[in-house]
Amino acid sequence: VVECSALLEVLCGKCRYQDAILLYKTMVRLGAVDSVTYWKLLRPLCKAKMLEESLEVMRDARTLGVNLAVALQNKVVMALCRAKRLDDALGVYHEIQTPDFYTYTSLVQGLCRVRRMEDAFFYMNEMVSKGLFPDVHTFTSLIHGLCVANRIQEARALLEQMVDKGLNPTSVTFTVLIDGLCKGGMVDEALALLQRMLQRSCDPSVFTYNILIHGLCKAQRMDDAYKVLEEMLLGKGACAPDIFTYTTIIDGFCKAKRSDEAFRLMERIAAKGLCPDVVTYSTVIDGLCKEDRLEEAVGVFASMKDKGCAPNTVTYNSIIGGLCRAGRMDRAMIMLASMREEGCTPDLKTYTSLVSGFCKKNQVDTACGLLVEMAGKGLVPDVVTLTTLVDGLCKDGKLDEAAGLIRTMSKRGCTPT
RNA sequence: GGUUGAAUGAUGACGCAGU
Repeated sequence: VVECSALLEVLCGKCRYQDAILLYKTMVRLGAVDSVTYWKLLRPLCKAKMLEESLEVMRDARTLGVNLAVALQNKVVMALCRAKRLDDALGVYHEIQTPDFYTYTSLVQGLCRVRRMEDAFFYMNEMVSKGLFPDVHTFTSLIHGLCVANRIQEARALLEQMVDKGLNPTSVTFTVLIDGLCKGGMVDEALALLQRMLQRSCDPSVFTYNILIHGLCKAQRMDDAYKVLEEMLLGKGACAPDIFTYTTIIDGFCKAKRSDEAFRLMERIAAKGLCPDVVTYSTVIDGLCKEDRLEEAVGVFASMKDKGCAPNTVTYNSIIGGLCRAGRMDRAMIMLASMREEGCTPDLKTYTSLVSGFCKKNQVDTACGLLVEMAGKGLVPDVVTLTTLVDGLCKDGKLDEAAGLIRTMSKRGCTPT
């Protein structure tokens, strides 16, 4: 048993899991397994995320009456939680005689990750009732889960609760809540939370700032967003902005129709030793297109290529969208061709822009032709694409065809994404 | 007895509301 178990460890160490399992099965047949055997096999299997195999091996242990240590069972619970297989994880949990801190931590965090908040709280209470206390990470998970479920007030209450219990929220804890507050439209509360972090000398990370700036931009509070950027640069919470920071705020200025300020920031990127990437360029290009500054957009498009930054599907979508809105369908189709040449795959958004553009030029037939082309490429039009076409057909007086299309849509269960 | 937590940027149609 001892030698074979050692061999299992060697095989697993060399990633020869199937061989290890074969050996293990032979050992089972010979009745030569003990708890060490399971350590040597199950731990690597979990690490390799071989969940089915792990579960099966665990079942054997049960049948054979070999007792597994809680620590080992926890490995399986953890691996299942990571794979979001919470029901399986709970199944294993129920087999554990004395679940411990790690068992509960894995379960509660896993349940949060799959948004099963009520279950998460149930097991947290279970944990507490056994005298085991959730740590900062678990609280952070719970706060995050509540935020995603739009239960921001409960998330805030939980922060207070953990502070009351003497736990020290980390930058992650605060960041998660700041994000939740922003997404819930409570940007001022988010700003206040940043202040509280600073007061507690909890250092905001670049994530914290980016999330906050993003929230302020979406709330159309560009001046506040800019202030936060300045705070990063020279305030007491000094933290180097990254390309995400700049792209976010550039997008905000573009959407606020303050593209002059966007350009000024664009120039500051290089001075900071950063380099605009494809997202930054796409952001600016989209902004220019939406301000009907098509030629400038095309200019930026050319210069990004000059600088060795390859446009992607989004970049092309922005340009093609701009051309379509401007009714320049000839140029839009040329862009579509070069998009393909450069290895960018047109997606639903590309086609929707084109369909919309052709419809607006009363070329509904061409638009329908694009749908045929899509089908040939295995692209399934969604509700947006089809609504675009329905709109075009209606405005072209082809009501029967539009009605037919709507029937097809509902038959297909075509729903908004 | 351990790998325990979270998070950030760009692109499509119509409609609604407002003008």
